[in-house]
Amino acid sequence: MQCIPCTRYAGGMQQTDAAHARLRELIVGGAYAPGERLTETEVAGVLAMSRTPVREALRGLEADGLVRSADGRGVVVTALDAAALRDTYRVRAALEALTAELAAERQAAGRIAPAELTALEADTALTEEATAAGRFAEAVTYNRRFHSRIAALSANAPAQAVLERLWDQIVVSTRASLDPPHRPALVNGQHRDLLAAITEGRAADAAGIARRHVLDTCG
Amino acid sequence: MQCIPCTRYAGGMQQTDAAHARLRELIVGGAYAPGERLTETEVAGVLAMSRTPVREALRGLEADGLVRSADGRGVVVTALDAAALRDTYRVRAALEALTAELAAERQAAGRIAPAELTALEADTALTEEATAAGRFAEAVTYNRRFHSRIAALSANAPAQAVLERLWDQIVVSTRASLDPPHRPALVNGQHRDLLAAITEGRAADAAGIARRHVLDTCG
DNA sequence: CCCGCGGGGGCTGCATGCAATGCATACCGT
DNA sequence: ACGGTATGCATTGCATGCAGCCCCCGCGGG
Repeated sequence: MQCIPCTRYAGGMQQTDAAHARLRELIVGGAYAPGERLTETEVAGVLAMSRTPVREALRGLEADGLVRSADGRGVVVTALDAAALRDTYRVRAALEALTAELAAERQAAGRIAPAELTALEADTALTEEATAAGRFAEAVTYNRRFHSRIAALSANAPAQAVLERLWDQIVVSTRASLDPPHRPALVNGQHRDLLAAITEGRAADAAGIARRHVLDTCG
Repeated sequence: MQCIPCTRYAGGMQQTDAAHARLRELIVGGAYAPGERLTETEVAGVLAMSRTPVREALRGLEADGLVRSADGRGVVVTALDAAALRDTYRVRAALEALTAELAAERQAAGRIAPAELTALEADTALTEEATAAGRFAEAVTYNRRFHSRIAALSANAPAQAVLERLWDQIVVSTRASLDPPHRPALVNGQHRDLLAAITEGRAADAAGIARRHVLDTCG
C-alpha cells in the first residue's frame, strides 16, 4: 500500500481525517473495487468508530471523486468509463504541461536546488529498472513519484492538488488494465526527454513533452 | 446575488446540501468577506438547523477551497494572497485553453448546435453592453456565463468542475479589487476573438486566445 | 508595572438516539 | 400461478448530549 504523499499526516489527525486517509488508501490501493458499495454503518464497524466521522470521510471522498453517492443508500466506488477517463486524462495532460512548464521556468531562473533534479533523475532510473525487471507495481509507484515531484517543483499548489486527485481517480479506474504498462520504452524515453527539458530550462519543450506523454499513456 | 448555475438544485436537497449551497452563495456573493470566521454553532443558528448538517457543509466548502479550517476554531473564508491568486489564474488559464480547444474541435466536428453559439454571442454582447453602461456587477455575471458556457461546450465534465471551483475562489479573493474591470476593451475584444476561433473550429487558436485572455485578466 | 497562572466559557469532535425513507420480500386475493 | 399490497429491515439524515480543548480574562506575585 504505497504511502502516497500523505498531506499533513501530522497535527490534528482526528478520526474523520484518519477515516478519510484510510479509506483513500484502501480505494486507491484497490482493496475496494470500483463499483463496490460502502455503507457508513459497515465502515464504522470496520474502522471501529462511530458513524459520524465515517460519514464526513465519505463526503470528503466524494469531493475527491473517489466515490459517488448512491442517493441515500451509501456510496459506490467511482468507476470511470472510457469517455470519462479520456476526459480526465485530457485535464491531467493540460495540468502536467503547466507544471512541467513552470518547473522548467523555475529551473531557468535558478530557483531549483540541484538535489531536486537528482532525485528526479533517480526516480526515472528506478522506474526504468523496475519496469525492466517486471516489477510493475513498483514501477507505477516510482512513476507517480516522478510526476508528483515535477508538480511540486512547479511550486503551484492548486495545480498540484488537482493533479493528485486526478491521479487517484485514474489509478482506481485503470487498475484492472494497468498491470501491463502500455509502452514502457516510450514512457521511459519521454521521462528522459522531460527531465532534460526541465533541467535545461526549456519551458515550452517541457510543456509539450509532458502533454504528449500524458496523452500517449492515455489509451 | 447572481444565481450562479446552481448545479442540481432539484432532487435531494437535504439540509446539508442546502447549507452548502446557501453558504457558497453567501461567500461568493460577498456577504462573508475573506478572512471572516464562521463557527458551526453560529451558522447553525442563522440557518436554523442543527450543527451536524452545517458541519458537513463547512467541510464541503473547505474541499471547494472557499474556506480554510481554523484548526478547531471553526473555518475562515479563504483569502488568496497575490502569489496564490497568480497560481490559481495559471491553472485556470491552462484549463480554459483546454476547454476552448475542445469546444472548437467539437464545433469543427459538427457536434455543437448553432443555438449554443448564438447564446455565446449573446453573452458577449450583453457583457459589452453592461460594461459600456457601467453596470459592472452585471458585466461580471455575463462574463462568467460566457466562460462557463464554453466550458460546457467542451463536454469535459472534470475540467468544467474544476473551473467552476477556481472561478468561485477567484471571485472571492478579487471582489475587493474587481469592481473596475481592468481593460474592458481588451477583454471584450478577446471574447470576440475567442468566439470567432471556436465558431470557425480553429482549435489551436482558440486555446491560445483563451490562455492569453485569462493571463491578461490576471493582474 | 509586567509576567505567570488558574478558572470559566465557548467551541469543536464524537457518540448515540430517533424518525423517515426506500427496498425487498412474503403474503393474500383472485 | 400471478399481481398487488403490506410489512419488516436496512440505512440514512438529523438532533442532541457529553467530554475535551483552547483561548481569554482576571488575579496574584515579583
